[in-house]
Amino acid sequence: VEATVGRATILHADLDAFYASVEQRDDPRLRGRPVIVGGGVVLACSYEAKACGVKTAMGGKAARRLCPQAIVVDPRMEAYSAASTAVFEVFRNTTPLVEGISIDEAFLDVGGLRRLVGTPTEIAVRLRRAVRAEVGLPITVGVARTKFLAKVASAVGKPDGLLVVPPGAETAFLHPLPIERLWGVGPITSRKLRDRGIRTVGDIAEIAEANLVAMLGPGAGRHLHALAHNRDPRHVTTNRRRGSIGSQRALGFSHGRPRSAQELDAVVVALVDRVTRRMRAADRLGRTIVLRLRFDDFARATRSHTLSEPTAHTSTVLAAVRALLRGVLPMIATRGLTQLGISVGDLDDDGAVQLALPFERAAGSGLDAAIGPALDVALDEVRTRFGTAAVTRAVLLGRDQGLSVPLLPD
DNA sequence: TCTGGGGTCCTAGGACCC
DNA sequence: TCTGGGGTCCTAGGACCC
Repeated sequence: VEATVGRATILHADLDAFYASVEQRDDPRLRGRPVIVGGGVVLACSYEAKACGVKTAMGGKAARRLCPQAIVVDPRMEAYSAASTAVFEVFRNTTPLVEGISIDEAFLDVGGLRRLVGTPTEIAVRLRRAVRAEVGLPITVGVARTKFLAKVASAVGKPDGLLVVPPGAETAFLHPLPIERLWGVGPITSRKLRDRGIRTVGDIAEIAEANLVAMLGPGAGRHLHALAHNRDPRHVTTNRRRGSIGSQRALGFSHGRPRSAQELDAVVVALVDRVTRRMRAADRLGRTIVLRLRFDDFARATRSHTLSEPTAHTSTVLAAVRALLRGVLPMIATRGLTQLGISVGDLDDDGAVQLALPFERAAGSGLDAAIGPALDVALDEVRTRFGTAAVTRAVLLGRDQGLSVPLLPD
């Protein structure tokens, strides 16, 4: 552990203008031209469109006004998923320590790879080349000692860049940056701080933690204090699982016309169906059902209910959502409704129990020889704990590689 | 800028438990 | 009749991220 302290070994790899880059890759006519993905709101835009002032999440009308020559294309989610899978392949071929953050970015810890394949910078150079060659997409990589710094570095290095922050240069890099570069400073926090004349990360670093806590609350205050002082102890972790699965739908403005009960129920049925399908496909069960509303004035409200037992059954979830919906019908009638969503949280694995058992491998002996006895021990342990009849299926899980090998038939 | 769809984490109060 | 100190779980809302 000592040996890794003080070395910049964390990579933050972030695809540039991801959806728009996939569109430009797949349609040569779009290359070099401003591209906007998504009509209603901008889901992504190419750097040519960004040059006109177009930004992600901007309204479509405003975007077309800023950039009339832009080509607007409908999103093709399957193409983006496939591209993401291919890019994550490249990541995992680089190091098993990959932590996905979203469809288009991940942290990679390459600390253990120095002797084998080179310095983090060399690895980052090769990674960028490989993504370009194998998937055909531009990617920016930030390299630093902590996750947070690596993330800031990739943001500053964009587009199609590589930015390394050596340990000795961290504060000089960090402190002049505007506060909005900090992970966790959004519009609200930004305003609160700017109203007090705080503009740069360095300004935050000069404020006592207690004062930041007084301004922003204990969570955000301590968090920003730590980041501004370049403290971020988080490790790169694999196998992070989702805590909730949800779906929502925009309905358009109701313009005072009340939505009929059948209309709302049809939306709810479709949402529940989608979500429970996805849960079953992922072998996940959930207990907390959340109904999310957005009104004509774009204010939000949520209502939730926690079931006694986790489930992924369509009818159980639907009944809970319908009960929640009945409680808010008066609100919807007076305030109008533009968006309706549900999500199911508190996700569990579908009845699965994981055991992590260490095993030893004698010098000179093969992996198979060591694993066999270890598996017998694991199965015995599961059977004594839960009863032989309760165990209907068992799989061997590889910790880092997503390996999943059946040990018992269903 | 007038608005998509998917998430995460934090806060705060109330009910309840020992 | 008054009252510690520790905790969990649930609900609702807010801020933020991509």
